[in-house]
Amino acid sequence: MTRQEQLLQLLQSLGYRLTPQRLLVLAIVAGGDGHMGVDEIYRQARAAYPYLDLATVYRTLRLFKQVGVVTEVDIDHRLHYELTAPGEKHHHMVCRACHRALNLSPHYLEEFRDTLIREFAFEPDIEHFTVSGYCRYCREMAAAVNDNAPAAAEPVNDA
Amino acid sequence: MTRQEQLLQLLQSLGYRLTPQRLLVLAIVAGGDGHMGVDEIYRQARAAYPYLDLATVYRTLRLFKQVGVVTEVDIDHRLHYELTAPGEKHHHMVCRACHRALNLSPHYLEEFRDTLIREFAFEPDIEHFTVSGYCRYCREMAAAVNDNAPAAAEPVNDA
DNA sequence: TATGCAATCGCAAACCTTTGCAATAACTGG
DNA sequence: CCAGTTATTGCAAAGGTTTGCGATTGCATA
Repeated sequence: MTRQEQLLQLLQSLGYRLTPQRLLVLAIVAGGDGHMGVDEIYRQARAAYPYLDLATVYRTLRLFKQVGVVTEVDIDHRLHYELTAPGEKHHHMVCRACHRALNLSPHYLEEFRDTLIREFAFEPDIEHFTVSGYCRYCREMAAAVNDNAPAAAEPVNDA
Repeated sequence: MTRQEQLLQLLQSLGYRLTPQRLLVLAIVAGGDGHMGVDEIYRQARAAYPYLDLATVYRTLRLFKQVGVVTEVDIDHRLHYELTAPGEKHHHMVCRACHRALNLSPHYLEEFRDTLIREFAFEPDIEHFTVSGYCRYCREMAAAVNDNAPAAAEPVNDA
């Protein structure tokens, strides 16, 4: 039984119906190279089944996330999804500059999580955890630029 | 010189113009009791100056955040703002259930931040950091409910 | 104080995502 | 295999936020 079949069985065992739309979206996310944007999933899905509505794609992905089939990553205020790899869960670090997403092992969050629970009885939702910031390459690039021309404090335009 | 005047001077020194709209929004956020939703800021602002546009409020708050005048908190996918208290910076823990925001001292993040920089050369943007999860009270309430009626794995409806 | 230019504004439209609703279709039991 | 139930769909509209653009206005300079 392939991974996809496993996941479909999981959905069914939870009482969800196996609709063509769900099969399609699952196949696309499973076939994708990593975290895919909703627009790309929609485009690919639509190519195979033109009647599919965007709302259905969103609903399907939300369902998949709820049952743990996919992982949601917020990249620059846009939702992206990747198939959850069993036994290799990871979180993400998203670069504010280049918008690339790097994987982060749960190990690095456990300590932080334990602290919050112990000190505040607050249980952070680290299942879907993303840190934003600046990646190695963008930081190096910024540093290089600053060496030649120190940042001026000039107003920025609207656009 | 009041805190507000200080901040206005800061804006001006950075080359930004002091428009009535900006004075107004600043005054409202400064007068608010904590993190205020954009809608509330807009409502109050509009009462004083009915021509004000919502887009201007958003732009103004984004500017204030950029220069560090306010702190942005995402509460249930809605933006909230509070005046940045100098010397008492803090982050937030937002409860997914009751949507309340609790303060979190930067102290708890420093270790995590140092780790990411050391291990991945990734600089997390902890200036605007929010952890979502479940607070003490909602966890206690959920625990009490589960004692009486263990959760069943039933499909959930759309609504 | 009058002038010029760029920053800012108001407006309308766009963007991404969610939701209400009636029509459709997947599953269950007979 | 058929009918009934109810989850799911497509569509249209709304929600919160951002953006393009022409008109306005703050501020520096003379």
